[in-house]
Amino acid sequence: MSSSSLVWFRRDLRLHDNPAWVAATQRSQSLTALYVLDDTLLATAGKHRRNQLLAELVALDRHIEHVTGGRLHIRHGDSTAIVPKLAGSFDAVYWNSDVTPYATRRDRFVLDGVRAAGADVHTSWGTLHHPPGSVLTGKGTLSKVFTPFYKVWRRTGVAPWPATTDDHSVSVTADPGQHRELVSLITDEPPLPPGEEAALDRLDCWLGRVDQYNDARDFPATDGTSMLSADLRFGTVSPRRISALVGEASDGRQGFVRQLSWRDWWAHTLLGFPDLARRSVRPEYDGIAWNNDESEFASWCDGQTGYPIVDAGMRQLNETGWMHNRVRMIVGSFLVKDLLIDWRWGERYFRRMLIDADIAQNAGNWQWVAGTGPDAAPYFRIFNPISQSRKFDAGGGYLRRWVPELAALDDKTIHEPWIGAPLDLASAGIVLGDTYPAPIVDHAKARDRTLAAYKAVKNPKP
DNA sequence: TTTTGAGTTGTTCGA
DNA sequence: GTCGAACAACTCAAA
Repeated sequence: MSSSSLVWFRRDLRLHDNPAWVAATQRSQSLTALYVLDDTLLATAGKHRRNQLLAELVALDRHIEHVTGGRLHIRHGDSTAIVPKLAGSFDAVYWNSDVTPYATRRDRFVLDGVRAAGADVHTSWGTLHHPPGSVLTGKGTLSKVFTPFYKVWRRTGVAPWPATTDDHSVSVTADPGQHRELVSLITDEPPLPPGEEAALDRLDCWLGRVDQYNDARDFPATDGTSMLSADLRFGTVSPRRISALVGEASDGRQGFVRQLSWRDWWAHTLLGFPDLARRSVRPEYDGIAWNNDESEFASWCDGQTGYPIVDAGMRQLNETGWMHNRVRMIVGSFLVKDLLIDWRWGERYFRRMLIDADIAQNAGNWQWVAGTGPDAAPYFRIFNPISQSRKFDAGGGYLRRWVPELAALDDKTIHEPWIGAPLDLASAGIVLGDTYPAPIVDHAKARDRTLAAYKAVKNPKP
């Protein structure tokens, strides 16, 4: 029995369903809760995610204080130096593992340092439903196709995590710490109410809508998705708590849990291919002659492409740090297949801007959209931004919300304002190229260009 | 070892 | 307006 333990929080900012926290409370007399604000990670986070993270830490601190009377210790700097240095004062250090190459390297380093300092290390998996590497094909390999993975995932039972720690006899240390510095870094309201209680409220609210998931999920003007992506990113809710409460009693519930398995699938994929964010899983596609036009990329980032559904999505991302899933696919397809810009540019921008940014999910889904990854969309599957807009935002509610300068257009014209008669545009207060951009590419031509570029690397001429 | 069936989310064209 | 085929073969997983 260890008497004093350090629990290092990272992407598991909760006390419920937290294997590292529960293991430490069961085996210790005294606990210290630690978070290390890593400059490398802070520097790559856009404003929304930075504010969300900082607010989550404040909330976790309050929650720990409320439940145990202790505090979250905040340290600012490099984990590989800080954690081993602190470890010398403890018998053991606990944390939940992470699958990204950065975290894997860092944790290996920290583990050596902690052991050298004379403390034990206990790691668990608390951020994924099934730990990466635990769902395998019949031959014991990582599956490269989603559906067989899902079949195994679904029938693989998971040992239940201890739901929470009722054992509050353990003493959790307080800290004079750096909370004031933490609060001073917050520049704006975070996009979502922070903390695990708010996250569990969102989950509870989602349980009232999840039965309609399959019917509602694709329509960005409606409230058809769970809004739990950032909670999964920060670990304010556990994926197993979600699947346990959602269950499989309806098609909507099964469809939603299936999406949770996609999250594990990408983590498995990253485990087998750590370069997921840097190289195409199908190497031939790294030979594509990208157009990579800086000015077109800037228009995409700013939501000024002249395609309303694309601009709506990018503006939602820029203003809130979040984008509806259907629209993520549309803007992703537009960047890669209409602008012929390297998917890595889009991956990097999303990773900076999204509050739910996660290497495995983000890089994996970008490779899916680009058709360069495992089990990806076939390369000739090119979204038509106008048909997608008409199909999934027929009433224009999403467009009017995020591209308000087009709000006065009728439901047909708003998806493609350039077809509007000059008089109609004028009466809606629109001057194309002035109040709203003219389309920066012609979709039909762009489509042909992309088909040719992809074909060229698939069937290279001798 | 060989065979067989399957594979997240689409679009366009022509009958 | 609706429907099916073509898009392009290929890789993977399991029998």
